[in-house]
Amino acid sequence: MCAHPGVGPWGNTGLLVNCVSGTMQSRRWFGGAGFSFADDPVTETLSQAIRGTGEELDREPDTGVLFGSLRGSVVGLRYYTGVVNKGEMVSLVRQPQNPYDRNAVMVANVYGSQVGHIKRELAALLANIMDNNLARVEGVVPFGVKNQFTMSVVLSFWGKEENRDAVVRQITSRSFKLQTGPTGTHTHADTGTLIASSWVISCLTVCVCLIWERFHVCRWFQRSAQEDYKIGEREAVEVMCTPLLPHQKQALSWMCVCENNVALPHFWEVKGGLFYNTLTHSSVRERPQRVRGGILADDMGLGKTLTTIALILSNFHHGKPLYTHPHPFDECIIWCVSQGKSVVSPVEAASSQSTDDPAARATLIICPLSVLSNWLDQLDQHVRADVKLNVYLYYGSERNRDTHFLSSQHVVLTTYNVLSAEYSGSASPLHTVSWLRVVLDEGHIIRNPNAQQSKAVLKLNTQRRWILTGTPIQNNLRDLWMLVAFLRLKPFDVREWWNRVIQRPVTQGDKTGLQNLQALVKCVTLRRTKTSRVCGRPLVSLPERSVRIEEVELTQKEREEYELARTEGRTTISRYVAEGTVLKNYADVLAILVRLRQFCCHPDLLGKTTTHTADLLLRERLIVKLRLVLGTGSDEECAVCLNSVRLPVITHCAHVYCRPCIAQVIRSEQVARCPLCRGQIKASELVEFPLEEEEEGSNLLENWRSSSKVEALMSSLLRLRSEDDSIRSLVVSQFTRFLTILEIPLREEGFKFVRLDGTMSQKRRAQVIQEFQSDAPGSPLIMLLSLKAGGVGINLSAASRVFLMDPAWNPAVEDQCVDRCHRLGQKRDVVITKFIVKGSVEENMVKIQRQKQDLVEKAFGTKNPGERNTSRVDEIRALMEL
DNA sequence: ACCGCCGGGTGCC
DNA sequence: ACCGCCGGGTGCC
Repeated sequence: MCAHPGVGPWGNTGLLVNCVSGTMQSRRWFGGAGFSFADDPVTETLSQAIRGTGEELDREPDTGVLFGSLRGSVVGLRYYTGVVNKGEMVSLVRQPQNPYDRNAVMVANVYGSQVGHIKRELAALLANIMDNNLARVEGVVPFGVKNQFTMSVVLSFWGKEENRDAVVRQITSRSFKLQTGPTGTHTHADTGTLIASSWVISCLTVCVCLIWERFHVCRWFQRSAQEDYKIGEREAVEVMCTPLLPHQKQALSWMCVCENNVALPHFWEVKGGLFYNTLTHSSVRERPQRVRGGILADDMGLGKTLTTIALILSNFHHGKPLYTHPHPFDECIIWCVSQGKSVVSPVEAASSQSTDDPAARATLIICPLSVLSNWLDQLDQHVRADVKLNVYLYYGSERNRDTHFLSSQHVVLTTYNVLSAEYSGSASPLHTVSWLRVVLDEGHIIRNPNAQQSKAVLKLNTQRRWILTGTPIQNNLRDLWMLVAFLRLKPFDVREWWNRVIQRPVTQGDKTGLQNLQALVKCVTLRRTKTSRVCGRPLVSLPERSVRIEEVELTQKEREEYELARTEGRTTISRYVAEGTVLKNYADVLAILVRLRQFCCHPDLLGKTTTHTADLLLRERLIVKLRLVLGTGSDEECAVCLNSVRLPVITHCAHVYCRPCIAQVIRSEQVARCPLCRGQIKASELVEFPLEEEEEGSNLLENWRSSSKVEALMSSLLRLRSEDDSIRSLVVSQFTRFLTILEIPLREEGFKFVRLDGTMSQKRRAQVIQEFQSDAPGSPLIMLLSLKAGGVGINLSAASRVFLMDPAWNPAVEDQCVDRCHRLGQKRDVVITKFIVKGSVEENMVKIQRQKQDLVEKAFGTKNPGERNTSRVDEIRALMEL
């Protein structure tokens, strides 16, 4: 019987999995830039660190404190088929509806097969702890199965520090002994010290872990990219009218193997008649379902779309190409025979697919709205005109929702929005059709598992799954999970196993964790970069690019104003340094730095509230910060929904979210906390962006004045136009207001220009890009571009000059921006000009940029968190010359 | 289960 | 013997 008052609500399914709790999963934020001057490695890391703690300790008690562990037993083994090996992890699942015992706790192996039950008395204890969310309980089987009746299990308890006492009390009051201290078999105890009780220390520790994780994740992704794939090249079928480049043939061949191959990934071995997974050390009786599909993570511009089209045409059922009838009743079938050697024999392929729905024939392509037209264009352009490929654009209110119609297409194109809209409605046609293949274009869009569109994508019924993305990992490992889950890479599509086998070990710096991750992803990912080589030849050859730095001298008057602001900032920061509160006041420090950087561009950049921020009321200071955040990033992400911030509001702790998103967070909790810093927040204290911006903008233009940097740019542009008026330029700034300021002299000098920034709608962006890329007479020579606008993936190859108006903290962001024109299709050499104000914070930034690689390396050395902390502060001191 | 537990058979040494 | 001890039956929650 259940003698525990306050036992939580039973799940309506009758099962409560201990690692998943409804409330904890429902509100969350993953990755994302949130409030950060996100191009800044310093802030980025710090804000991630802040986010990390909140997240780790709360949303996912995953890396919470280890309270201790105890030995117990699993009984009833003989009734179940689940297999476990020595040292293997098991999950504990509450079974409140069990007719014999309401406290029942089921033990399941990695694949979810039941192994047995926790012995009654122990189950009563666990039920109490799990149902009240006092701790998460993880099981490891130390000796494996010795007989058919019972076996040992080591249970470890993880949770929030504040729950430790309650858990310990529960355990001891039922006369169980909680082992604290090193457990011997596993290194979980380390985590106890990792997340120290002091907020600051844990923040910094997580910070270092994140750098470590990021660095390594990037590294090995690169490495596996360079690897020589033992895959042949496969010719595209004859119906393609565009010849594939060698690396595209290679990708096509790899994709066909992924779809057809019956072999299991190499981390599976056959052992004693069972299938043994070398990553989880677990076995299953039935042959595991192989992932059919994968992640094509090639760099931008290497032709992922083209390769995917080739795949659709070449690999229909049984490894044979898709043949098409020009007319339904035409006897003459255009047979498009693969010219290359087929990787898998049809018989072999057929046997592997025997359980598949043979009627499935359509490929569903899901992409962001902005690239829909690109898919249509490319399908049109690359498929021979006499081939009648049935492509249906499933978009717009008039779309044909008939599932038979959809099933009969070769290709159905739709957007993530349409998909998630249908999913939340009733009887979604897209979820009814049995697809042959689903392709997620820009697949990193689904990295947030809580988003509707991610959930919608998981529920699609398909045989093969593909993810196309140029940026498989955007912020950290967490981003990868959703991709793994979509591919149904067993058993890691279940969060608990991902966390226990991959996420936590890697975050803790465990080498084998990293190797596991590598093995796991390598078997489903193909990634090449522009610098990768095929058979010793570069994938693509690009024109040269060169960078020159142009130093700008401030005028006397500008210098005076700058020095005034600098002195004020130095006073404030040196006070923080003296007090040792630099990191605590980070938002303020950044605000000061941003102001100085803005002065270097133009004195009017910050608007009228430039001085004496200290005297302003809190509300006004927040508005200033909000403006800074939106003005610098210009395409800021909301840490809740991970999309661009809509209806921005700022919390009292100076973090920016969409109003609806943060409002929901506040509503869903009794004591609402800021998702980024865990500070208390209230709906009434959210500060909105005042609508005065427009009027101020015009104010800015009415009393327009120039600045040294404006002059420097204009003279470069004028000189360029007089030398060669066919050369197009990108003028890039982090400050959208600076772009506004630049519009005046450009108009005055009669330059035709367009502007692209984060505030523009997708549709407008596409228009602007098209206009700029067009070679029609009278098309614009210049594009004003905000540094982060548009995200990756836009093609500005019409430009061969880039003017970087202000240095970014992170040179990688600058590179990414330059890559928009230095890419496939660029015919000219690309010249990049960076304007740097002499004797200013910008010069120091450039120095730090140069040291950055070095710094990153150091961060992984033996340095402890404390030292990293001081070096951050040192960096700020260097910037301010303190 | 090469256990623990139960309950019946049994009973000085 | 209203015990102890023995050995067979039995066995998750």
